[in-house]
Amino acid sequence: MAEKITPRSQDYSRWYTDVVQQAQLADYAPVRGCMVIRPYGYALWENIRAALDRRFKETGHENAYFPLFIPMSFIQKEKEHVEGFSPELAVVTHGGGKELEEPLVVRPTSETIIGHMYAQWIQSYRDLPILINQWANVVRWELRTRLFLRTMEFLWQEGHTAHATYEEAQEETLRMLDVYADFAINEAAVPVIKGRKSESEKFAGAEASYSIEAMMGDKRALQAGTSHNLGQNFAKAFNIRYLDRNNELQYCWTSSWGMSTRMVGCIIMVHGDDQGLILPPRLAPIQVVIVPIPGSDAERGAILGACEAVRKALSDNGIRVKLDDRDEYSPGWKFNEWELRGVPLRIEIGPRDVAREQVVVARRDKPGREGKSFLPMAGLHQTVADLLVQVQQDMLKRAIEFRDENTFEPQDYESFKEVVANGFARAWWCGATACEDRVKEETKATTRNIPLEQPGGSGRCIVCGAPASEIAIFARAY
RNA sequence: CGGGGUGUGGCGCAGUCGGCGAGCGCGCUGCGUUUGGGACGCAGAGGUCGUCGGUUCAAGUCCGACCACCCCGACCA
Repeated sequence: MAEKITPRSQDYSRWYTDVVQQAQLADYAPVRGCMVIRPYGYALWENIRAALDRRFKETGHENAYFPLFIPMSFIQKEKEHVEGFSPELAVVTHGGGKELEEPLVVRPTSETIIGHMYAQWIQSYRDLPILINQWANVVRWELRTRLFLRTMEFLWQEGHTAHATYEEAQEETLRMLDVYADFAINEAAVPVIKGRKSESEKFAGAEASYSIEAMMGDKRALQAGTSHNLGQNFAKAFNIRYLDRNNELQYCWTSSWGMSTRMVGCIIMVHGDDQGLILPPRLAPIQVVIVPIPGSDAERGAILGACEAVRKALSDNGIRVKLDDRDEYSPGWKFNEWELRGVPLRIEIGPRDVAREQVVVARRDKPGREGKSFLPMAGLHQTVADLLVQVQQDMLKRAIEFRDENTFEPQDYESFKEVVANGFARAWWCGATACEDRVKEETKATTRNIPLEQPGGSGRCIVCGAPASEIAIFARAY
């Protein structure tokens, strides 16, 4: 460790890989495309998970667990689903030394097996809605992988719900999109755009897909969460039916929604700088690190005593705090280490501070003198708690500013091509796949989504000039 | 799967025209001095040079095949 991180301006993807590894979030596994999530990265994921799980419970969902293996025939029951996922399936053909009667797919997502179970659990309108979430790992045989952003195996949650009407399913789909947006903005300090996916970008088997899209530090887009209205597609494929009040058999309307460990990559790329990670206080595994400045032998005892007292005061008040009392590293070394690992606040306590009953506090999000302040020891837990809230707010504010500065509204196709190479382009779009294809061909950008919030009125498609009733976000994406 | 690149102690690398004790920096272990922005000294430990085959008196070095990983594309959360 303690190697230099490649500057973002020099090579953004090297910077990303350097940060992930040096901050000890994750490491490469012996199997291509797979990663080991290390304790620090996993702690971050656990905090993400807790914040999401709380929201799922608040909106009436329950957790359950479905099997890793799915019969091959299940995947083939929904036409678009097969086409979408076949190329990236891992398939088990042998077990116990024998070839299996029917190959088992390692789940790439669980609509099929959950649909199968729902068909058995639902008979009456009284059984609806079913609102289940599962925390699981899934496998997709990706050709090109990146730590957290795209690995062959990843961790996520997938919600699967069944409803009596289209309206309820649509309401659920949008409710969960709101949950994701709320999480991203208020926990991860990541501003996102909620919108509908285009026909070509939607989930395999969905009636309509929605996403939240965020802008990374290199101005490319990242889909941070998705929510799908599956219509009756899976209900028909898996025979999920219920008797309504009139004793008539009806197909259910289902939804699914997911957010993955990709969110970790999102947080890294939205907030990080050339020193390394900058973690939002609400999700940071360690919110405050205390670094003692030893001083003379005579002073050492008092300094460590003060450090421990501060640690306890913060900890007792629910702040995630670590006292770094390792004496084999110098304070300067520790400063760099904890900056690399993105700890939002650092408290330094040295001989002068003990004498003055104060501490030095340094903000990770404001490097250098600007982020340093002297705070009195008295009532420190409250000032620190307030400061953490402030850091969280400022990080969101900065991310919003960055995104807005790099979001453009080009008026013609030539300027569109220019801006979309280096930012988000908001532009009228006629909805034709041909126009999307042309944009992709010529700029590598794709439609990210069609924002739910529209300016109103109408315009002309930025590509073909045909009448358009909606604007779309175009960007190069991860 | 196409293009590019790299495989030498844990990590990053050097190793010339093939030439004979396989090196450097970081890290690691021990002892001592240090500590307000990545400390220093001394003494140590650690290597089938990715794998297989070939050429040669002699291969980390040349040739061939294979494997693995990284980066860039097409596919995707």
